[in-house]
Amino acid sequence: MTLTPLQQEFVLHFGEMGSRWGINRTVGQIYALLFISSAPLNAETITDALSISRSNTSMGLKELQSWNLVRLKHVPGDRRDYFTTPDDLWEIVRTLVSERKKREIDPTLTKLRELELQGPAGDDYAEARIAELREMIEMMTGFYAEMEKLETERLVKLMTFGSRIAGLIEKTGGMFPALTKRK
Amino acid sequence: MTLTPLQQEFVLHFGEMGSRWGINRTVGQIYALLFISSAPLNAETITDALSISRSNTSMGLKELQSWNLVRLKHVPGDRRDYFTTPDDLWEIVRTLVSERKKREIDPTLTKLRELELQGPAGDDYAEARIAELREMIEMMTGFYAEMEKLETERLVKLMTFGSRIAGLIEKTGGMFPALTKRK
DNA sequence: CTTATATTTCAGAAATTTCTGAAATGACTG
DNA sequence: CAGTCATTTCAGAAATTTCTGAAATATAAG
Repeated sequence: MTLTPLQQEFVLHFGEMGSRWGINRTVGQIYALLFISSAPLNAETITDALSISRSNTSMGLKELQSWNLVRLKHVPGDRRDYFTTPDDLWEIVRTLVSERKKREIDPTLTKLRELELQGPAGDDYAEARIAELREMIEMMTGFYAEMEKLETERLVKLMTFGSRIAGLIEKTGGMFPALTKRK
Repeated sequence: MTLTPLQQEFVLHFGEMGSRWGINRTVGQIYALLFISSAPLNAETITDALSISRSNTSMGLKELQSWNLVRLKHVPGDRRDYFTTPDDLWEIVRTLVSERKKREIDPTLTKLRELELQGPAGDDYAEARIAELREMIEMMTGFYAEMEKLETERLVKLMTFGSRIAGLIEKTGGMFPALTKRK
């Protein structure tokens, strides 16, 4: 398969961004290619579209699968695996956020709790900072858990009218008297 | 300087997480060390606390400065540079998010706009996907820009009572009839 | 201006990550 | 079950990133 110039440039960009996103160039390119392809692609096609080795494609796809970022399809009468990305961009974003949380946040939260369980270490400042950091992460992951429950339509509303958020919070004063009373 | 076991473990953890966060081990360790140290540290102290070379410390600190993650302090009568992290965790999180956005999102948004400006490329699917992706990123960065304006107190409220968000959105129906009418 | 101290730069060494080709494995087909 | 096709594994090669020591630069003090 030969890429159109548009596809080419898109794919190369995602390859370059890959390193900033904690994935390698090839994985970035494979994902980008699947993303802008209207039909599912098999490994062979990807291999020659990107001029990489077949084994590299295999590893890249495995990596993407471990991120839950690609879907496996099958074409009747063809026993090769075909890959796509979900049509719904929101689904992609959700997956991305959730996987990054799993890899980047959760292990640290676990470690912080572990450190706290080890009990007083006679290092008050460090202990306080660790507790504070753990609390912050817990608050943020708690918030994330709530957001995760919202269906797409509501999320879009929230994002689109984000400018009203400050006002909305103000309005909640009546709902949470305990909070707004102090200050 | 010798690290307490608690500091040691904390620092090593952040070193290991470094690679997942797009920074290297040393940079992660330096940051962690500054974070759990009650007083600012100079390069020499960091160097021997972490058993790394002086030049590596220098490069790590430069990297952290480019991320705006450390503050430079000076001790009267001592011309060495001393480094700390902000006391306010929220400030740290804001910086982190803002810098990651700058490095991971903004370049892609620019590239997508560029691709669209190049005009119709006779590849409808790719063009549609690119437009859709650009719109999604614009919506999210727009929302982020709003959040960024909120002062910490309101953000904490928002996060703490995140569970009410769904309800709040529902309540905004009256405010945005155009949106809630269709459905 | 000279010396002492602090920091940065940078070329190459060391470590790590990525990629390839070849071989192994799996799985369907006739 | 022998043959074919698809995919994975993996050891080593290639590329990239990280780290170091030495030299260069910067800055304050005497």
